[in-house]
Amino acid sequence: MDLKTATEIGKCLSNQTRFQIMEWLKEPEKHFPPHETLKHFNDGVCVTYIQEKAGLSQSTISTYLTNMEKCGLLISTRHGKWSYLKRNEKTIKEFTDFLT
Amino acid sequence: MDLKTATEIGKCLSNQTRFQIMEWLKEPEKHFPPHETLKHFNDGVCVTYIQEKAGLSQSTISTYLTNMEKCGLLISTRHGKWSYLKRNEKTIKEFTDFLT
DNA sequence: CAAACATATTTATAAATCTCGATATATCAA
DNA sequence: TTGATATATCGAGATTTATAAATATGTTTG
Repeated sequence: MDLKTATEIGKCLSNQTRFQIMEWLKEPEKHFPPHETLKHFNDGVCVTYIQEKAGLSQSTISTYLTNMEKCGLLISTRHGKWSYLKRNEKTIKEFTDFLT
Repeated sequence: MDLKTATEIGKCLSNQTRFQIMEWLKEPEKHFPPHETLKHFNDGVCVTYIQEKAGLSQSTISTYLTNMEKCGLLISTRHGKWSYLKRNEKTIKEFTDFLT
């Protein structure tokens, strides 16, 4: 992990809503309803569910999630019209290793 | 570790200079000269040395370090007119545990 | 194809942060 | 006590971020 990536991750973690999303996604089944089409959480949770739980606008959450993916905190997978987000444990570990 | 503290730490880690300071303080003897009075690094490094290495103004670095101490990333110890800063490994671990 | 739905991007304004110089405070040394 | 040194705090202008409404893009379904 290089310094620039690490600080980009720091930016994502500098806001309670974004940090909370990282926490929610540790246990998606505990914090989100099952999706209408995909009956599992293998690829995480769709944008709308995260947006509703966070209580911020669609555009704000979309921007958050895009940035969180760009710096490697999240992995995004498309299934039809839905984007699913899950934690990227590999990058998270690289980040904590770098800090430690 | 609560969410608020975690995001305060995130803010400190959202800037390359501040993150770099955390890295430098992993191995003070490798990145800083020995101090004129204290011949060891048990309490870390004085503000001036950090400021000179970072290349930002004294007031900026002082503010950085104060905030980094407030959120628990650093421990500050006074010896006479000098303040020494070192990493607070306990809080760092609580933070990485919280994220993981 | 057209309508409906999910997500992404653009644009704009308010709020927060960055960074510094100036100044204040604290401590040591003569 | 005075002057020098180290650090902290204040005030301000420049830059960045937060957040949303509007709009665009992509996908499914009738």
